[in-house]
Amino acid sequence: METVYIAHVGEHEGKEVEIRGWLYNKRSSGSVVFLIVRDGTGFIQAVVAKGQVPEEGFAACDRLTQESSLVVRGAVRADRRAPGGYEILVSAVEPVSIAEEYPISLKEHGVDFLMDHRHLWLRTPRQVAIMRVRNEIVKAIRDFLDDREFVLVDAPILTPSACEGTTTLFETDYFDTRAYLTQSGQLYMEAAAMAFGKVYCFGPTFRAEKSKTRRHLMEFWMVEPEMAWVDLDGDMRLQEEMVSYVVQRVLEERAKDLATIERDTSKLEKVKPPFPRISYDEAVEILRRHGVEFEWGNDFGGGDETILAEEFDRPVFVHRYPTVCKAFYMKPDPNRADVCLSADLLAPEGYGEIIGGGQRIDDADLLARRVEEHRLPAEAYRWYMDLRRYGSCPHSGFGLGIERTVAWICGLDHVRETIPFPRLLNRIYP
RNA sequence: UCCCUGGUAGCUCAAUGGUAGAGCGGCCGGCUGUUAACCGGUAGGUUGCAGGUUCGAGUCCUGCCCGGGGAGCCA
Repeated sequence: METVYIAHVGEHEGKEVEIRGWLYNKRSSGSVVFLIVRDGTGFIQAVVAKGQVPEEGFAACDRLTQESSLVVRGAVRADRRAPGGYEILVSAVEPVSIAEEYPISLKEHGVDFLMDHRHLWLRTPRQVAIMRVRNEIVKAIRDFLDDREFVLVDAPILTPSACEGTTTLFETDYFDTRAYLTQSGQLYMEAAAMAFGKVYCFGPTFRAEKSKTRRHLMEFWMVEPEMAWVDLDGDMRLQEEMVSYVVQRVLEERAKDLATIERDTSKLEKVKPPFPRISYDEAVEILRRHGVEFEWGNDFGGGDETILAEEFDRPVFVHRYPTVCKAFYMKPDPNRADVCLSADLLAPEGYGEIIGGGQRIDDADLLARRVEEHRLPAEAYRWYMDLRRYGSCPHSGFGLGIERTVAWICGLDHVRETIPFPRLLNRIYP
C-alpha cells in the first residue's frame, strides 16, 4: 500500500492508500465517524463505518482528540460532497499520539491569544495558505533574478556600523566592541556589484523602531538587488518586471491558497508593466488636490501613501524625493540638486511602500561630504568610500520588503500573519 | 513617546450600582452521511492587580500592569 500526501490522493482513485497526519475535526453519527485529517498538503475526510473496520480501530476513533496524530488506511473515492473532491473509506485507523485538550478551537479567537499560540496557530488552514504564498513569492523572486544572471551574495547580519542612521539599531556586544544587527545589506551589495555586476542579497533585517502599526515588524526579510552600470530608469524597469512576475506567478501557482484566504484576485490580475511613474512634486500636488496640507520636503505618511496609490490600478513609482528626506548615499538629480534619483514603489489598496530604491552617489568627493553632513563615523565607512576610489561607476538598486509584499498579495490587514514567527514591539514569544 | 480603546469560565462574548450567564471547547450519554454536524446532561469564576466611594462594585473614581487600533519613523 502506498503512503501518499493528501494533495495527491486524486492520483490514486479507487486504490488503497495510507495517510499520515493530524486530526483537524471529528463528527459522528453513531456508527459512522467522520475524521477530518490534515497533513500539511491538504485536508480530507476519512469515513469510518462500524463493521467495516476492526472493532479496536472503531473504538480508537472515540479516543482521538483534536490535533492527535494518526495514520489512516483506506480506499480513495471521489465524492461530490467532499470539499476536496475525494474522501477515504477507512479500513484501518491507528492513533499515533493522543493530543491533550487543544487550545485553538474551530471558532473565533482574539489576536493576543493566537499570537501567544503562534506555534499552533500555524497549523490552521488560513495560516498554511499564507505561508505557502510566502514561499511562492520567495521562489518567484529568486527565479526571476537568477534567470537574469544575478548572483546571490549573502550580506552579514552582524555589522560594525549603521547603514542609514544610528537610532533604530539593535545593539549587541561583540567581544569588547559594539556590533549591530543589520538594517540593510545594501552597502555590502554595492561592493558585490563592483565584483559581479548584478547581485542581490536575501535575508532578515532588523529595526529597533518602536513602531506599532499593521505594516511594521522588528525583524523582517528583504531582497536587495544592486546593479552596476544601471541608472534610475533601469532600476525602475527591473522593479516593475519583478513585481509583475511575482504577482502573476502566485496567481498561477497558488490559486487554491488565495481562495482559502478569500483574496479578491481581480485587482492582482491588473499588475502588469508598465507601472505609472510620478515625481515627488506631482505626488504633493495630488495630495493637495485631496485637501491634504503637505509641506514640500516631508516624507509621506501611511495615509498619504494610500491616497496616492488609490489614484492608480497598479503599483505606482514615486521618484525624485527631496534629498533631505532620503539616505546619505542617494545621487542628486544632475538637473536639480534639491531632489535625488530615488524611487519608492507604493502598492495598491493601502499597503504602502513595498520598495525603496534609487541610484547611488558614485563621486568620491560628494560621498565624503555626505558622510560628514550626516555625522557618520568616517572610519566605519572607509571601505565603502574605497568603492568610489577604485573604479567607481553609476549603479542602482532597491530593497523589497517581503512581508509587506505578502500582506498585499494575500490581502491581509496586518503583517504579523505574513511571517512564521513575527517579532513585534514587546512580543518575542514564542 | 503620544492619542484612542479594551481586560469577566480554556476560548469568543453577555450582565441598568442589586442572585456572575450563554455559545464553543472538556467530560458523560444518544444518533448510519456529517460539512465550524446535531440532541440531552454535567463540571468549570480571586470579573488583570492595588487602593477608594457606597448599605451594596464586574459596573463609579485613582494608580499600576497587560493587550488591541492609530500617529511619528520606515520596508
